[in-house]
Amino acid sequence: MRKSNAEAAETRKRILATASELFLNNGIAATAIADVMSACGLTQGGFYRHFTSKEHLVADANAVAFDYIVANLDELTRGKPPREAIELIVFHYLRQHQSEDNRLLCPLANLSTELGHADPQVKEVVTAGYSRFVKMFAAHLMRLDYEDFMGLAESIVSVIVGAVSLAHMADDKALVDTIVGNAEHTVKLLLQRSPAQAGLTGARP
Amino acid sequence: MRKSNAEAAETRKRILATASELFLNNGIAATAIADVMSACGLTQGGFYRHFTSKEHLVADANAVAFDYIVANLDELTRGKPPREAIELIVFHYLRQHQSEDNRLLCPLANLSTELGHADPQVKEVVTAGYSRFVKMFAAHLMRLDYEDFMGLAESIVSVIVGAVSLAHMADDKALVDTIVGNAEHTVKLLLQRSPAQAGLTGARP
DNA sequence: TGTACATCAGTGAACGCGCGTTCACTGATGTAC
DNA sequence: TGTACATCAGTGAACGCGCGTTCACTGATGTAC
Repeated sequence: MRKSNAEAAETRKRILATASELFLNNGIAATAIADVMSACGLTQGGFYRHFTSKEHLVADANAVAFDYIVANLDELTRGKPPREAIELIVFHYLRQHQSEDNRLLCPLANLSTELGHADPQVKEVVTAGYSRFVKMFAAHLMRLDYEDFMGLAESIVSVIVGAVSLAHMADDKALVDTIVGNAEHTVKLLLQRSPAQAGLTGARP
Repeated sequence: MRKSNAEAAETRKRILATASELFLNNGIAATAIADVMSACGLTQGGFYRHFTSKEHLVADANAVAFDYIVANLDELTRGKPPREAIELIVFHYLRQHQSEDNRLLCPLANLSTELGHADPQVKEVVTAGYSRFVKMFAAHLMRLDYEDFMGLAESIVSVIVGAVSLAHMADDKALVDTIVGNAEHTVKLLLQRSPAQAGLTGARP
């Protein structure tokens, strides 16, 4: 029953996409290899033809998750003026749990705890993913001539990740809306260029 | 070998404190009942004299964790002027992983993912814990005559929880310092009363 | 206050289940000639 | 281009381990009289 090399490569991609979605939605520990494989229409034994362990799957699936959400946000903002691009990204990031596409979740906000205790290989992927988000914002901020565009970008990422992370713990719909609204307000404040902020910005490390 | 009622109550407290510490530091799924009990100098069989299931332990241990960190922050700021109190809380919250006392960790930042998939009973405890943090900040902000003290308090909690959550994923010491520094800057910005912010504040929901 | 019985905190072993991983096997694909 | 063998994607069962939970048991504590 050997499959062609092309088919095997497709299978690998399918496993990664499925694992990514299940991890993001249900958590890593709660997702068994057998769950992933049967969701792909395969049996669990075949898993080890593609990955050497669950840890490796976790690393690669998270990389895929970052690819997916960043690509989506990039496309969403293509050709848009920078200020609008930033607002669009923030808007959609904060509402990621209301999206129809449940692959559009960010590991930073949805897997933070589990990734905190992961092995170095996985942490590297996560740090790289964080960095991609920061650079995405920084690129737009640079076009708006913000001096401290890296620091600002990092702050924005921190705010939106924190909000989604908190919102995920809340059952209450109203509480979720409040958290999201506050986060949007905070980002607006960060982007404001008052004289006082200019002074503070200059003093930042 | 029956113990007196007083001793049994003490044992229960000891199990809760130990479980709280282990959960916060290693995660809930990674902490087995047997780990908790042996860390208490007991055997696992005795656990069910005090709790009906691990889920109940998780709920009670998280309540204890919130009690502990909130009590600590309250004591830290007792008698201090409100502005200083807020800065002290933010300072210590952001550096919770550098504290000698590793029971001083916040479930919101360290267990977010695992709590996101927990049962309603646990989520209630978490929501109550979030509320306590918000009220702690709101009390100080009210004394400073901020109009929208609840919204501001929620924003501050979101920022510091997000920062600690992100910092926990990073290996890199320098990255952790940057994240913490950014969070402090963002909180300062939130507390700033520029005319523009006054306008925004009035417009908030 | 003392006695007699019931209760129950804690022990240590066992149960049952889920999950990561392994393995022998199948047969289509890849490759060397 | 065709043939012969090696490779290997995928199967399905089994293994082994860890963990939550249960259980019979012990003996000190609680309590009813």
